Amino acid sequence: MKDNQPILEVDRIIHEPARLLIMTILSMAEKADFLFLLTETGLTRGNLSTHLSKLEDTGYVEIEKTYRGKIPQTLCAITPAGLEAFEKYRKQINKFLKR
Amino acid sequence: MKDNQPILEVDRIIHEPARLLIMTILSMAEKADFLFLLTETGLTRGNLSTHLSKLEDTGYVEIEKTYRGKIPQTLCAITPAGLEAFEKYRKQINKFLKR
DNA sequence: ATAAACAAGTTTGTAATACAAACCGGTTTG
DNA sequence: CAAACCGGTTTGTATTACAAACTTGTTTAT
Repeated sequence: MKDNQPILEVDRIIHEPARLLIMTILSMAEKADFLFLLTETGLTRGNLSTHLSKLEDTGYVEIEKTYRGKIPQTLCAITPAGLEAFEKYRKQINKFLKR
Repeated sequence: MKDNQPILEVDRIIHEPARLLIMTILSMAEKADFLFLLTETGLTRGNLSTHLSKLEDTGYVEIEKTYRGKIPQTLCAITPAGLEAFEKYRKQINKFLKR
């Protein structure tokens, strides 16, 4: 018990590897479009789509739909809440894994 | 893609917070019994039991059943494979979260 | 013109889970 | 000897993560 338990309460939204990767990328770029995330993560389109939706539902990512010419484009950006949750997650994990 | 993908391949057996906690404790003690793990992790008996079974099935933990007087006792120890997997996991996550 | 291929995503189906709650075989207590 | 307790295990359920199928629109070929 004691100060072990925090690890049991890590944010599962971020803990999922695919989403951790997405959040990491979005925390560095101000905006990223779907296709960039697609190649950068190596996820399938289906899975990238569902993970982004979940991040959006949670309020960690904001999704803006525009067009690049006639072709649809989905722009993604991390929200302040997302960035905060991401930093908190990193601190928790780092602290736990240090010895 | 590139050197992001390793994070997508983290060992899910260890990545699960409850098991990460169990493995962390077992990596420090040589042996731990069920009740020690129970209080130390704060998990329910049911969940501790199933997580230990999964770790055992994976070959990361060895479980020895004995008696303390007339009362059953379950002793748990990390295996070499388990320790190796645990260290690998830590390295992967640490490396990913740096930067 | 219209069919076939392509682009950019979304939705659906399924199998694998994590957790809680119920259960179980023995032991001690009232 | 019944009830409570110990030390767990098994079962039931709701959530998931992923793959595969689908959708809406655009471009290319015929």
